Amino acid sequence: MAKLGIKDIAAISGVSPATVSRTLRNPGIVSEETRKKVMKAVEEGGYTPSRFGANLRTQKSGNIIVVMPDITNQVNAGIIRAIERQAQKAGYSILLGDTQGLIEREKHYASMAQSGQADGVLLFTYHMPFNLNHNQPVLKQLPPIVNSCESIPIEGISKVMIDNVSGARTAVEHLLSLGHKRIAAVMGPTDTPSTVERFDGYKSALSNAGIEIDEQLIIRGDYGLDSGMGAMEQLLKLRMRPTAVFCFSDDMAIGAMSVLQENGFRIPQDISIMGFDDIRYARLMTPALTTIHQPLEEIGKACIELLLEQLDGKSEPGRYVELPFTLMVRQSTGPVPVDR
Amino acid sequence: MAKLGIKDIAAISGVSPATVSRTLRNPGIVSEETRKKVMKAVEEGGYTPSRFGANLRTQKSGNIIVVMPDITNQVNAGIIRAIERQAQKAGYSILLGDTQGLIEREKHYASMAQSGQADGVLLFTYHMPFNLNHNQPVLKQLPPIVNSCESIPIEGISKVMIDNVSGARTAVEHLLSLGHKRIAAVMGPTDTPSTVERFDGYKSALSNAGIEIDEQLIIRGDYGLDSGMGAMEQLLKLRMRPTAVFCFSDDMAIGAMSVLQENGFRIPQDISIMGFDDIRYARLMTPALTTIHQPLEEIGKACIELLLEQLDGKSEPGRYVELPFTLMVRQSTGPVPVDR
DNA sequence: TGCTTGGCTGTAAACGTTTTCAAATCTGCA
DNA sequence: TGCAGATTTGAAAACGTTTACAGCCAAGCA
Repeated sequence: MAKLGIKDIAAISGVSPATVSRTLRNPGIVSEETRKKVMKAVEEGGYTPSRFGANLRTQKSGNIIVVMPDITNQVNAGIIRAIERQAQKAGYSILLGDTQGLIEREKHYASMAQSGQADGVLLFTYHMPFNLNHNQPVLKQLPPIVNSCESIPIEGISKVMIDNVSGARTAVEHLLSLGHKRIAAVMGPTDTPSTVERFDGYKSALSNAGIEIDEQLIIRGDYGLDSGMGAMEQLLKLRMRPTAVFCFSDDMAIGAMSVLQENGFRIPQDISIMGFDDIRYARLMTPALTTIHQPLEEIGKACIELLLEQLDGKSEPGRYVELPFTLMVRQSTGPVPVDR
Repeated sequence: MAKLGIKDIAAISGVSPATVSRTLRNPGIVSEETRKKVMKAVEEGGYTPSRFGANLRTQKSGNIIVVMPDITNQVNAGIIRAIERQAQKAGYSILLGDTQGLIEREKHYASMAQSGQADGVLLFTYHMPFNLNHNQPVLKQLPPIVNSCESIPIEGISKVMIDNVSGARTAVEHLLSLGHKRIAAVMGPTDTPSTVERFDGYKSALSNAGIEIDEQLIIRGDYGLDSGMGAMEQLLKLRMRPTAVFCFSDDMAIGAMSVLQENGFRIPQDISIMGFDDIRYARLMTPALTTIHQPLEEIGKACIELLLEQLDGKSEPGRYVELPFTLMVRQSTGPVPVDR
């Protein structure tokens, strides 16, 4: 038996295809009697409406594409989980775009959106992968886009962010309040907006405290575990070691802690470690990692809400939502050692 | 200017829509001259073929749906990343189905596949979410399915697995070889095949060593961090504490380690901890976690390969691929304490 | 020259829905 | 009973491709 189409169901239940469609999409407008007939045929035939026809007719895919640099990262994973749940509630599916940092892959996903494979795009990377074709009225042509985590400097797309500058400043101020003066920064990739912003926060906190920046204490990382290890190794070689290290991600902080403990340093008695993100493992480290909490669930929710509003035409693009971070003081930070 | 369709491009370049389609899908069969004309029009018009029409015509969505219990889990995230990369190479997109353990969501994704929203399904959950409609010739109706991680007891679907029984046995044998006799097991959800299998391995290793199973040392967890903490707390209350704890996941092991260290126990001098999975954080714990390595990348690759072969009709369903695990001996396991 | 072959292209059908429009039926009220 | 309006239904068009089939033309060959 071949797969049944709407026409078959129509024939079986003795109505027109239009009525079958109505019964399924908008049961309220068909009579009780017809509805029963149709539903019976639908169930007995095991009919599932093909999405292809519907997509073509309505020009909607029911998909949202999420473009992320790395889904393996706890921050991204946490956000996309929230997104998926909310999207499903609203009847949308999530197309996963893991770019692994490659621009070409970002473009690939952008073109998927443009070919109708998705109705909207959630951008967590820091490039603008869409071809802003010069012949055309630019943004109007694009599907709705919401940008989060890494702020893309383009007018007219909605954003969901935390205040990275304040977040980093808060982190550093926490260390300053413990008496630290030599505070290292382990940064993410320096071409990411988040790193630039967090570095701004770091600098502003130090300058407010009248402390000059020591270039030796600024290390470039890539947000990953290994780069945290490498950074710490580098810092340990310094003649004048830092008394506290502010890592721009928890992963790097965890890497740093591991190197420190490997080398017999006590945290926080010898060196304080501060992270950023508050991934689920942070509180389980020994010592538990002091960090800046990002509200992943809320970020995901806000992203999808902004996008859905645009898809429903209820809202203009270009909106900006800022979510609060929280300083989580745990055991990996402590007073500056007295003997130094 | 409205969005251009294939007919517009055809008109602009003075050929038929068929030729435009051929130029894009199968450039080899059109003449050099036409190809140039068409490509020029395509580029100048910024034309991207709509997927809707193509999908309808070819009855293919170009999507693969991945059904997972929780994408936030490092194991799943690692696998899906590999899947996504391979799928994209083959021209497929990944639809993310994060079920959060809910059967209804699994069914939802199954029905998406049946309505043509995906050409194939990768199942990492442990239910069979498809309605095996009694009226119909069962499996033939379903899209190709590959099952991994949690083995679903259904004939005729392909599988990619590691040998959980041997993996767990290897883990326990490692502990036995260090002289441990009181070895606790912190299990996953007891209705998951992986937990059942690992528990089998645990029992078989102990029984081979002539050690009787102590029910007090068997704790039920859920593979998550918190359940590892809870399990450890429970074990610490015991009058006769275990000298080693085998956790069925790294997350639970990390939770257990945290509780242990919080309470002043030394690992492995007082208690040895063993995990399963080898997530990226395992080697960065202090002490580094001894565990069973799962080849996530290879699992993902194998899944997609099996599925693609079925989609291409090159291979029958029902194949079984087994991938090797590896014992990673690190610092969290050591000889049984002499003083006990 | 006439015929065949092969390369390239065009015509038109088909994929499976949704939705507009109009027609048919029913309801309630005068 | 007659009519306005509401409710329910059907016919048909449209969505944008791909592809089977047929046709055309040039080239090669006898």
